[in-house]
Amino acid sequence: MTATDQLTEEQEVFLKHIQKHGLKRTSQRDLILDVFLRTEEHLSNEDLYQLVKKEDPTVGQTTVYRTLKILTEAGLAREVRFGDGRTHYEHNYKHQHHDHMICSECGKIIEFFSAELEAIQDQMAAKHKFEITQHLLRIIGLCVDCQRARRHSNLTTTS
Amino acid sequence: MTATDQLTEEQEVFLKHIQKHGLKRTSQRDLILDVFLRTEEHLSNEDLYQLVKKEDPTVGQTTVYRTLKILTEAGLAREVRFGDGRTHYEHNYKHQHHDHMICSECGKIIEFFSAELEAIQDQMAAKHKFEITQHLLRIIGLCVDCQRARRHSNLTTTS
DNA sequence: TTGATTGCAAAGCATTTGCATGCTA
DNA sequence: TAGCATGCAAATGCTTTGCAATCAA
Repeated sequence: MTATDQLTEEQEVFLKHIQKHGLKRTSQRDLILDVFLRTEEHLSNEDLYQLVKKEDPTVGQTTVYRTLKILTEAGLAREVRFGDGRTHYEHNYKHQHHDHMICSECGKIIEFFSAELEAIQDQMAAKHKFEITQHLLRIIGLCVDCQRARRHSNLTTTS
Repeated sequence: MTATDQLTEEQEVFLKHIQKHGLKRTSQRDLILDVFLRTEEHLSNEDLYQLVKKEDPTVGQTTVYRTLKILTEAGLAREVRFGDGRTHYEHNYKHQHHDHMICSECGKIIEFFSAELEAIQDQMAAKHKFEITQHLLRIIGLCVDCQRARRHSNLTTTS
């Protein structure tokens, strides 16, 4: 990729951030951003590292850690913690804020958004004169499929 | 504490859980529960360990870890993660569910509850046919005091 | 008596850091 | 050329596990 290539909006955001903070553009960072943008999932560091390694085996895991931090600071990625002990990252640029329902059985993640929910949070914050920077809502339970599976296994084991 | 002592409700819940699961009552577990119940805070394992150690220096940290897990299973404690890397525990028995606002500056934690918030979450779950087990809402930002402090420092540094 | 419990030390994991080498601007 | 970036290995911090000794039921 040269300077005359057409850059996506995300890449421009990245470059601006790089320049603004006196950082340097490197092939590793370009690649990591590229793979991240191509993957519409909640990637953990390890996940992204594995994907990047396929395209360039010389990239180190530390660099992925460091680059994800930069992407987060640049507003391109958002950290999400699902309670499995590691940090996941999702796209954050021009992506509407949303929350997650996590199935404790199969791990499926359902994204949802509710303007009402956001509004009430703002009200609650105002009530306590609290200035919101960010918020995190995580609903844990069983998805439809796993409810069905559970019902089925109950029927077969109790009959 | 002997079997004829008056037990608090929490202690009864604990004993029932112990018995139901073929576990054993020990002085360490009694002490840890006792200290936990006496402390109305969001204790980390380390916090509780330090408090327990004051009353019985022979208790090991591992036992605190293991006992907090049991208390959680018994419904007496609830795990809360504030994003500082460690797990905190709060009272969960006959305590109304609530959520947290966390000040990123001073670490202060404001507990709050909103029935509307709960209701909307239920609606969203129903919409996706999702069966809620638990949920977690964490609002991060600045508390009044830290907003004030920040305004003040802005005034003094820019004047 | 028997199997659960304890405390210690060691192991696990995700993440961070020190450092010599390499590369961007 | 200056200094940021990289990748490795080592370190960190929280939590879990293996194990021999101990204790409750």
